[in-house]
Formats: sequence, structure tokens, C-alpha cells
Amino acid sequence: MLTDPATLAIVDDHPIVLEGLQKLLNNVKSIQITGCFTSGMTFMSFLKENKVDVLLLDITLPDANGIELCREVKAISPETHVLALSNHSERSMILQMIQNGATGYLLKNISSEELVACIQEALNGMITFSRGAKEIMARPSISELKGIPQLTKREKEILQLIADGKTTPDIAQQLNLSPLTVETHRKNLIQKFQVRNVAALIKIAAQQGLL
Amino acid sequence: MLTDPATLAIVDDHPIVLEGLQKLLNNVKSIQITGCFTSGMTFMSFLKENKVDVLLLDITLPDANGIELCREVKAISPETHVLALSNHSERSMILQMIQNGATGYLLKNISSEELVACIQEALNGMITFSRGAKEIMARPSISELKGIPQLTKREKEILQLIADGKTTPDIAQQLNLSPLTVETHRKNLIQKFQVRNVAALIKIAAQQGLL
DNA sequence: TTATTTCTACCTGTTTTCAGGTATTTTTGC
DNA sequence: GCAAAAATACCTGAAAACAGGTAGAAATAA
Repeated sequence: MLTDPATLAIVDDHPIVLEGLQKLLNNVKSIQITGCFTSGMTFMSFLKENKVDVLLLDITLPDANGIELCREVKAISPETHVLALSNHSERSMILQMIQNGATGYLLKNISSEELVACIQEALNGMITFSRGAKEIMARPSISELKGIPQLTKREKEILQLIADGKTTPDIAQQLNLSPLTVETHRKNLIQKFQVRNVAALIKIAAQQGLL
Repeated sequence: MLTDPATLAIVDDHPIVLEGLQKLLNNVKSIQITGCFTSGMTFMSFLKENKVDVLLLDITLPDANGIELCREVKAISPETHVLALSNHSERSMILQMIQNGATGYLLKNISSEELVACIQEALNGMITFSRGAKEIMARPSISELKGIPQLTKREKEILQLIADGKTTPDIAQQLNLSPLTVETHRKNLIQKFQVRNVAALIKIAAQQGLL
């Protein structure tokens, strides 16, 4: 099959890494490196003028954080596949990147063959992880999962409404309850989650996937 | 290599699906089906007595929702790999399942060979997706990404503190600012996100991966 | 049928949040 | 250097949230 090679850009603040990746990927015919950048800003201005099929993004940058940069990239150019390239091996970080539009996550200890395979998979429109990242994703930390208080049906219901920005009077009316009752439930929620106010409550609930 | 076959359980409220999967997987020597259940409750009591290496979990159940069930399973038995099996093809749903401890997500249109391969990958301690799920994950909805207001450094900082349950006086003290200033930032955050109160603010921020 | 949990509702008083502004001083980008 | 953006700070008053209780009715499980 003869098609145009895919365009690839790299953002990494270590010039050594940049060179290494360049050398490595230059041998791959299906990929054409069209840009290397050491900061998020310079890449963003490049992206506005040029098509980029795949971006290898080191998420630890001096000027901006990788998560936001990833989102900005996808906002401007949804068809660009962002592959995070990082030493961060926390599951939550990987999840955040994916949540913010990354097509994959590669740990920096990745082998060159694996790297090419992952880029190829991204080009085919599939999410992809390096071996190490796959293993991390399969091992959720126990603390992430437990420690979720047992909520009653009513409490879950009210939690949702609170998260939607409804006030106590709103909720009371919607559920045909006394505002005082709603207040009680709200109080119980705060107590069960051991927090001071709804802000912290909603944060935990959201992070636990309850919303 | 001769090792004990891996134990596998299935939870699905459609008996037909249950039978189909059973028949399909009975031919696979490395896998032994040790239980089939049509409700979350019955499976949970089974799990307390028996080791389960892999659980195929239909996330649309009558009695409990799959997300919570998944978390409960992992809380009791972290070594059990939960593979969600579902028709739901929303990216957010897949993400939620992963966030809640699932080792993988399989769309129900999966082929039998792929199913076996995915189970194998889960047994090897790797996250795994069916082909369709991989494609969905690589295509974040634009609406998910954009529409995030531009926040200043200070606003981000204060947003974090609010999410941690800090009150305006707390934040003012911590940042050496007037409480009135903090109030202004708080107000601007609420306005930028177009919400009524912090509850809704934190929910959106969390869902956008800003926290 | 009990025991337990859940849901309901109430009270008081304090603190915090929110809505509606205005306005000066720094930073930052061009 | 200048314009724009960001950060700072202020004011008032109303609404909502929070702390710290108590307590009866209804549903559920043992």
C-alpha cells in the first residue's frame, strides 16, 4: 500500500530525548517527523499551521502542564492523536491523560519496536498503552476503591442533585420533602464522607465515579 | 506449560447470554467457568467463598449498577480481574468502569477469538479492550474537551483549595490575601463555569480532570 | 415479630456563600 | 512603552450552608 506517511511531532523539554526519538523514528517509512519542540507554546503555534497526525507528548514540561496541553491540542485539532510519553507511573495520571483526550500512554522505558507499534495503533484510531502502562492500569490501588461510605438510595439521589447545583430548597421542592429533611440528608452525606462542606464532598464523589 | 486453569465467573441477567458464553468458553482449556449468576448479590456471596481470577460482568443489571458492583468486587477481592461486558458505547462509561477498578471493557459485539484473547490479557495482568472499545476510547467527544473556561493561575490555585474543602477565610489566610479577594476569585470561577454554586463548580472541574 | 436501618422532620444559632456591583495596582504580551 | 489581562481589594444585603443536636414514622431484614 502506498499512502502518504503520517505526520508526527514531538514535544519534550530534554533535547537528548528529542534527538533519540528522532533517530529512532527516522527509519520508519510510514512516519514523517514534521516537528520537534521543547515547549508547549511553540508546538501550539506550529499546530495552528500544520496537520499533525500523532503527537508524542512528554507531559512534564516547564511552561505548561501536559494534561492541559493535551486538551488544548485536541480542542484545536481533534484528529491529532496525542500519545503521552512519561515517567509518571501513577494510574491516576494515566487516567487523567486519557480523560483529557490522549489516545494513549507510553512509559519512557518503552522499547523502540513497541513505540512504533503503539504509534501505528494510534494511527489506526485505537487507544494504546505501553506494556508497563497496561500493567499499571490493571492494578488499581486498593485505597482508590475502598473507603467509599455506604450511601442509602435517598442519599445518592440527593448527592446527585447537589452536584447539579441544586440548593436545599430546590431539592426539597423537587422531591416533595421538607427542606429540613433535605438538610438532614446533606448533613449525613458530609458526615459519612468525613468532609467539611459540599465542595470536598463533590470532589470525592466525582473522583470515586459516583456522579 | 501446565498450570491450573484460571477460574472465571460470569454475571449477566440474560440467561441466553450466559449460556452462549458458557458454551463458547468451555472449549478453552486454560479457563474454567466456576460460576454463572444473573444478579450481583448472588455473585457477591459466591465471591466471599471462592477465588475468581476473572469476572465477566454485564454492567446493566436489574438489582445493582455495574459500576458499584465492580468496585465492591475489587474491594473484597483485589486480585479478581473484572472485565466489563456491555452494549454501552459511551466513552465516559468505559472510563468510569476503569476508574472503578475494571481491568478491561468489552463491547458485546466482540468475536469469540477476541474474547478469549482479552481474557488471557487480563489474566496476564494487563488492561484490555475489545476492538470497538479501543476505537471509542481513541475518539474523545469534542464537547468533553472544549468548553473548559480559561482559568488564570490564581483561579486554578483557589479552585484546588475550594475542592479540598477550604473556606474563603481559610484560603485567604493560606495565601496571605484578603478574604474579599478570595471571594472575588470564587465569584469569577462560578461565573466562568456558568454554575450557581461550588457544588456544580467542583463537579464540572472534577469531570474535566482539573482536580 | 422484633430489631435495625432509613427516611422523615424539627430547632437554634453561626458561618459561609452568593449576587450585584466598583476600583486600583501589578503583570504580561505585543 | 502601552494596552490588555490578571490580581488585588472593597461594599451591602440576602440566601444558603453548616454544626449540633432530637425524635417519630416507615420500611427492611433477621
